[in-house]
Amino acid sequence: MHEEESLSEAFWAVARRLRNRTKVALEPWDLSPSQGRAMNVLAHHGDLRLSSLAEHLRIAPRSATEVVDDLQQRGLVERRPDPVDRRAVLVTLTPHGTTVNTEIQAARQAASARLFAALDPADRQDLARVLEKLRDEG
Amino acid sequence: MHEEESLSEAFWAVARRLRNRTKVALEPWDLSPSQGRAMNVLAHHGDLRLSSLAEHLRIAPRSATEVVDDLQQRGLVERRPDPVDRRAVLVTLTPHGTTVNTEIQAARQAASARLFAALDPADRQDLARVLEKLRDEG
DNA sequence: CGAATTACTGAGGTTACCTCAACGTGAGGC
DNA sequence: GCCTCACGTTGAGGTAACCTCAGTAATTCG
Repeated sequence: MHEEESLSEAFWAVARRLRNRTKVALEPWDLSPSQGRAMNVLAHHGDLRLSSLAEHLRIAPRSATEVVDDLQQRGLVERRPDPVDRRAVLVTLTPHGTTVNTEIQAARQAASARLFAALDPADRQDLARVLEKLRDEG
Repeated sequence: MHEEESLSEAFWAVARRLRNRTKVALEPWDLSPSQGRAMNVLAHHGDLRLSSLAEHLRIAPRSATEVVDDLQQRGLVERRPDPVDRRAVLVTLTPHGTTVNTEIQAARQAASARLFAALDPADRQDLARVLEKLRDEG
C-alpha cells in the first residue's frame, strides 16, 4: 500500500542528490537553467531561429532574446541573419560555445557518474531497465 | 562508457514525468513549494518553532514568517506560544490543515502511483533496492 | 498594396525567495 | 537586577528568471 509512496520518496531523494552534484559541477560557468539548456539545444539542433529556440526552451520569445543576448555577450553564441528570411535570426554556437558546452556536459556526466559509481554493474542494469520502462510507458 | 550519461538522462526524464504529474495533482491547493513542504514537515514532526521550521525548509527565518503567515490566513496552521519559552512560537497544523495535508499526500501518491503502476512487482523491487543504495551511499 | 510575421525594446509585473537593520519581549548568567 | 543574548516580527530593499503588453522596424506573402 505504501510501496508507491516510498518509491517516489526514494526517487526524489536520489534526484535531490543528483541535482546538488550537477549544480555544484556547473557553478563554474554561472549559467541560468535556460542558458545551459539553450547551449545544449543548439549543440544538438545546429542553428535555430530565435523563435524556435524559445519553443524548445518553453520560454517566451521576449525572454529568449535576453537569454541569447547574455550568451552572445559571453561569446558562446552568435546571431546570423537567416539566408531564406531576412526578418529572422539564426542563433548558433560559436566554436568557443561548442567547447564550453562539451566541457559542461562532461562535468555534468562526471557528477552523475560519481553517484552511480556506488552501484555494481547488475544494479546499474536493473536501474537502466526500469527507468526506461518508466520513461517510455506509464 | 556512456552508461552513466544515459542513466542520468533516463533518470531526469522520469523525474520530469513524475514532477509534471504531481504538479498537476497539486494545483487545486495553490501552495508554494515551501508551503507544501511546511505542511508535511509539521505533519511529521508535530509542533515546531518557527526557527526550526525554517531550518527544515532551508529558508531564512524571515521567509518562514511569511510562509506561516500565509498558511495561517488559510486556516491550515496556527501559532501558539511555546510553553517553555515565551519568546518562541510553535507552529501547528490545525485539524483542517491536517485534513488538507492528507488530501495532498493522497493526490501526490496517486500521481506517482499512476506512473509506477507501469512496473511489475519485480521491477518495483529492483527500483526500490537500487534507489535506496543511491540515497544512502554514494 | 496591405496584412502578417520576425525579432527587438521598454515598461511593468510575478514568484519565491534573499539580506540587513530595528524592535519588543523574554531568557539566562552573574 | 542588569546585561546580554535569543526569538519572532516587521520594513525596506534586492534578486533571478521568468512573464505580459505595447510598440517599432524590417521583411515576406497573398
